Amino acid sequence: MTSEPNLLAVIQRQLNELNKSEAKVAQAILNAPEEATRSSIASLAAAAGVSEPSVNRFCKRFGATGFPDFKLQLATSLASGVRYVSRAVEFSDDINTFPTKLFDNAINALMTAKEELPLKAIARAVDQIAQARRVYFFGLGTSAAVARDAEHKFFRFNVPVFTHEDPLMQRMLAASAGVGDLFFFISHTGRTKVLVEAAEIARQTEATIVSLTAEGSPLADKSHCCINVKVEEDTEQYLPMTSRLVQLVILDVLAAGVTLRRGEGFTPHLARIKDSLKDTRF
Amino acid sequence: MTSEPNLLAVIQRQLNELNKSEAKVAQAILNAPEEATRSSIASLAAAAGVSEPSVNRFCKRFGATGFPDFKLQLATSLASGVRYVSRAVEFSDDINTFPTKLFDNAINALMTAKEELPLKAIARAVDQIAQARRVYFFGLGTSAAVARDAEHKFFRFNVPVFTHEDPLMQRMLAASAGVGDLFFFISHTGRTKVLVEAAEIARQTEATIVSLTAEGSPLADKSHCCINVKVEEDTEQYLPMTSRLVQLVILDVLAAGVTLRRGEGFTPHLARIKDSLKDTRF
DNA sequence: CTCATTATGTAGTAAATTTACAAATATTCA
DNA sequence: TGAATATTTGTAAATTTACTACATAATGAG
Repeated sequence: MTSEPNLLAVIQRQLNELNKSEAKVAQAILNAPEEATRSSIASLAAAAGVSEPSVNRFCKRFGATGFPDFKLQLATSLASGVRYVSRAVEFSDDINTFPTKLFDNAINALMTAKEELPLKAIARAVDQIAQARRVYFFGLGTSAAVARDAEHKFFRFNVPVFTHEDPLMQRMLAASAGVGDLFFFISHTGRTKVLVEAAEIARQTEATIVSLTAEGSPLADKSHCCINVKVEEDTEQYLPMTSRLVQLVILDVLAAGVTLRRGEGFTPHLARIKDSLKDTRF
Repeated sequence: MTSEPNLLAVIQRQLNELNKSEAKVAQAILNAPEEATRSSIASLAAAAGVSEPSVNRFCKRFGATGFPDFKLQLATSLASGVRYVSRAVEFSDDINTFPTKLFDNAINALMTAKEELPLKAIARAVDQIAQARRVYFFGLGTSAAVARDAEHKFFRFNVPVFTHEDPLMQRMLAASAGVGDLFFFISHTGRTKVLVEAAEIARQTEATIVSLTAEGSPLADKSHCCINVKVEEDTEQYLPMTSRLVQLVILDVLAAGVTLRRGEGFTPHLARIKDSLKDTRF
């Protein structure tokens, strides 16, 4: 019995895979989650326009032992404070509503990502980074900032780390790669031509290619190891938002993994790096 | 129907004022609260050694309409408390535990930040950014990556945006500032000398200084508007982690705020920018 | 010690949930 | 297409759960 951190998000995500009456139940719950926790199975069934056993089956499908157990999980999940499945900012929003929406969306994205972490790929990537003699983080656009963040994190491991936003530099570095070099590509879509091309070039060398991108994308195909990030970026939204947050936390995870791999004796080294900043502060 | 923030504490407090069988029920619930939320009235009565109506009366005494309602309140109360604990990664952790911990910490940081959003400062910053004729995002170290991310977001508003990681450039740009220039400083501690100095220099011009940093810090003191980010970065952790996530989401909030300010007519402009990327993808 | 008051339990009833099964709908493959 | 099969959905009965009314027991006051 896994207590779901965000049951609503899970329901929302599976909406298309449900059959008709289950979808009706899902919709009814998403429309009024708080009310659902207080309803009887009969009233919820009426609200959804289905029979009572359909509601019951719906509950079991989502891991509950029955309707009361489902209500419990739902209430627990709602109590965490993130009540809403991804909500788009609208022009009718004001200062009291849109900041909360954006935070909720961010939190939701992380919760969702947490539930389906590709642990095997992560473990593999940690292995490969730990063994690398040089690491390149390549991304473009928003992902360039993520790559930059990664650089600020991974240099601590005594491995030379490089970032470049210039596609030509990326190509040339990829071409000149050899054994021990690791190219870490970051891209939400995994379809950016110049980045995929750089990966292609790197692939023809002895270097290792790791990517943080969408499964099945051209970039993923070029990689020895792909860390799949499923984040449904609201396509109507014109500003990139949540996906990079997930990418950043995954990079945190990788960094932590490498730290653990280095072992306890490595801590003084990290401490020294931190201490080096002491005199730069008031 | 007031949803109690901590029902267990309320029960505990009233323990002496209860009569015998009610006290037995209270004790049973306090002993195993989670189990109580999953029990039927019959099993809880058995566990407490009282009759079912006694349990029911107990529930009503604590403001519930009945046993199911009480369980709901109890579950809600239990859920809200537990979640806000950040957990440090330890060397005994393995691939199954530390990724989850890091995600939990990230989620916690965002939830906490969401609770105490400085809305007034945010609204003010949105105002100032919307009016600016030029915006500089300055940060160092990890915050440089955040600044870079901000650049990738705010250029969309038809305002020239600049980022520089070079402290000398930051100083010189600050010195040459004038009316309509906005300097946006990003720093977790707000105590980085060179950054504070750049802010100091900028402050002597007609430019506006906005900072995303700790309240009361030297950097905050130099700012016209300070967006306070309270994130307790685990100081034992040698890798910077959660604070930048909050910074990023706050920058998202600011960007959304400016978008709303620009009005609905601005959407085509954002759409055009997005469309411009079409041909770069497979 | 008796009466009044409060506390607790019993038994019955109503409600809610679940199960078993049948009808309806969709899907597959000749 | 249309029969065969699988899946989905609903009906009705069984079971579990919660509540109410009332009776009995315990407590306390005079």
